[in-house]
Amino acid sequence: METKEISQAVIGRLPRYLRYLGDLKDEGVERISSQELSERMNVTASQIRQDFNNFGGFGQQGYGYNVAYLYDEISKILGLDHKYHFVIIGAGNLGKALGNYLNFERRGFIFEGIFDKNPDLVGQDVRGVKVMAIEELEHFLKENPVEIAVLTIPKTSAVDLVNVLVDNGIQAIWNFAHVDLDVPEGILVENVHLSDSLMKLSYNINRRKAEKES
Amino acid sequence: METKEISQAVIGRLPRYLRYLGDLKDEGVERISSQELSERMNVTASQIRQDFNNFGGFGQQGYGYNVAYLYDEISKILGLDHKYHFVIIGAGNLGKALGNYLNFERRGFIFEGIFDKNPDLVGQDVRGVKVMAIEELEHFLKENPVEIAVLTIPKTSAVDLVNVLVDNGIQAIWNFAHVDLDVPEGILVENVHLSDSLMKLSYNINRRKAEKES
DNA sequence: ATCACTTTGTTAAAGGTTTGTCAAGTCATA
DNA sequence: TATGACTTGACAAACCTTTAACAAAGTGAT
Repeated sequence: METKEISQAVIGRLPRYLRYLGDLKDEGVERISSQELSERMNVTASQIRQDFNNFGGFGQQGYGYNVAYLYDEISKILGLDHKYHFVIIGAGNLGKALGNYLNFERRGFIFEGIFDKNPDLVGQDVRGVKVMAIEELEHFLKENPVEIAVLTIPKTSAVDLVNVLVDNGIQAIWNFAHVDLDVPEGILVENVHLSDSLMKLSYNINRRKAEKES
Repeated sequence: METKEISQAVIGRLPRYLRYLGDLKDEGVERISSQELSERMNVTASQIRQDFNNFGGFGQQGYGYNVAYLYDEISKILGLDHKYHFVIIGAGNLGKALGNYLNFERRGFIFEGIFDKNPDLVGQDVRGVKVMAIEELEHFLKENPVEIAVLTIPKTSAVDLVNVLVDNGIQAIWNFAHVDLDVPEGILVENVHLSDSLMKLSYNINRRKAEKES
């Protein structure tokens, strides 16, 4: 009942903590202080303590944090102790890349199906799953429990598809289409706008160049 | 000479403005007020005015902003009036997906080469460019002007490769490997950590579920 | 059991970002 | 040309995030 609303700034840092803690576990490190972790990660120790404290104190004075325990706790916070089922819409190279990415499976994200409207792609194999025609999507969603849809299709198709998805039980959309999706209240969207990321890079290249010249 | 350091929060929003302005241009809209744009984009009008003002006033009282002019100005700020040359390291599905993405070309990002260490992939065609062996990379970079390297390879290979890249003139790295790269001062890195993005989604699915149950 | 040392959790201050407000400039119309 | 409606740019206030500082609690050597 104690929902004190963690900021997305904090949530956004958790996966990185998890990555470093995983590395530490692999190295056989059992405990770590915020100070030591801060040096590895290039952030302030204060921020680390503050972040972890949002969830109520995983450490111990004079000792620091237990790596394995902290790793497990952050995993739970991120919901990685659950299983999620996802389908990919769009079997181009990007869709295939995501279907083939084994690390998602390790984190509990289970690849259930992949769809495309191009008949030439239908029947192709992506990690043991056959590409299905987009017409089969609705039926498939009704028959199989799927929480997440991954959209790797052009923007117009993406917008048209949203209703089919939410009407058939999809709760969250991982959106690679270059458009802001308009979804009903309660449906989650996480955008990955690759060209936005590339433009940020281009801005910074340019700015650095301008600085040098001045 | 007047470098008043724009915050990355603002820069991060510019690509989205550009997207909406492009749509407006396509719709034939000539001018728009911050109020109207804010309704379309679901942000405050105040933020829009503040953001644009970082670069010194593109609008006019009583009129609003000229869509085409604003579009061009933001393009310039993002450095999209320049050409950049990039190579992709890693010719798996993700590397191929990025090589095939025509929109990058439209924005001035020119696909020059793609490399892989897997001999089975060498010689394959990605949008008219043949996959080269990773051993050829160094020579290629010395012969061709390339500013950006796109890394779509596993993390250990990525870390090992950084020195080769920066020693041969690469200025910026668009990093899809799941690791924080340690680069010399002055080299830019833009990370795209897909699994981090997926974990954020998983956190939010979970949180929403917890809220419903309470 | 004590003591010097370590390190957290917490609070407060500093720094940044976003939003609200309004004077001043522009447009459209009579 | 005068007027009313509109809209920006600028400033201030509100809000949020990060950093600094330190008391309290635990560790570990003797």
